[in-house]
Amino acid sequence: MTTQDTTSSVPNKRGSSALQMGPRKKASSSDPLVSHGRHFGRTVFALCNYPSLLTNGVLRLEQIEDIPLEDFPAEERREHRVFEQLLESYPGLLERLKDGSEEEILHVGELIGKGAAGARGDDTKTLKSAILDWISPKGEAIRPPLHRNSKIDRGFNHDLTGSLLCPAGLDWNDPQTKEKLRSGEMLVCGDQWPIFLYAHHAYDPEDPWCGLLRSRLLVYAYKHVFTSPSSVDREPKATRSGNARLHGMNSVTIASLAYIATQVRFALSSSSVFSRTDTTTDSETFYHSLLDLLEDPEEYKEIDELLTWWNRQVFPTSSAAKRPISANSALSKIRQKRMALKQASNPVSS
DNA sequence: GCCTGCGCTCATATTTTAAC
DNA sequence: GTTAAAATATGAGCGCAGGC
Repeated sequence: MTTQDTTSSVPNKRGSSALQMGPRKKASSSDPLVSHGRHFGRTVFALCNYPSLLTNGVLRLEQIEDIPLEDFPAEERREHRVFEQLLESYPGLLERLKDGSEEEILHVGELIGKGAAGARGDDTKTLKSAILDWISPKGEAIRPPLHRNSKIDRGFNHDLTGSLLCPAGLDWNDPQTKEKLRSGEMLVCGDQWPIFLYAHHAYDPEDPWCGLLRSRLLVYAYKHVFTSPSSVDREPKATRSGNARLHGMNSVTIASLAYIATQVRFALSSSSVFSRTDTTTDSETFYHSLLDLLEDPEEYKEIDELLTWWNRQVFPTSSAAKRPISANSALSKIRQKRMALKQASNPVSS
């Protein structure tokens, strides 16, 4: 059996995975794994094929008894880190996967994937409308108006959304640049970060970290999804727990920042359908490019500062807002967990 | 204490879109 | 044309606040 590409949507389509055999259990929405999948997708890893992630993860647990994880390709190392975080976040899952059949592993993956996709769909839907309130000039209407239910006028088709999506380093006010972006002559890839990621929408080529991921728009979107829609720009009115409280979340995660940035980028775009593999929106490349930076150990100082800043914005009363979280200590925690998992998967050899 | 309204999450059914 | 994924519409139900 070979590992599957968890980033590809192909194995999931039409149930054509080679591993898919016989009658399958129906994914029940009331299963706790679905609820867990909702939060896991938002905060740990959003864009992947979960059945393949689990299948590959279980296989790799056996392989890393002989081959150190460091010898695997970068993509597989990241995938395995996600797999380990999933095991850590859901007690009893490792045993369930180890003892379960291939069908059971796929079923668990489908439940988690169903939750992650459901949450993503909910967030896409609500942000589509809410984002117009946040980008409107204070006290004024957007001119020409943008529709709440249709995105056809957004993206580079509109001055406001175009100026926010314009890649940092390019000048939206330059008529030639604007025209090239509008006509599609200049294609924007996922790793060309838009200016809305930066505080006050200002990019400093001499200091690329300056203001990165600290824009008001991102904070609004983050609060909308994680604390509550009413907590965005006024005193919270919520009488029901928001997503963060529901899932015991009291600090910002790296992946949740990348997730929100991806959602905002999609909400500003003219694309009507969120698709990981869509080459026009290129959401998957964008999401991964942010994760690449935020998981880079060499950038831990800036990342520490960024996470502390975010915790103050979103969870001002939590201890995480007062005490910086060390990215390095997070990495060492992952390594410690990996050792523990290795021992658990092979108790005889330990 | 009970009732009601509100803001919210989540589930389900249906429709739309896109890949094959 | 078939199928799966995503978007959308709708409603159930939770939990808190405020009025009685």
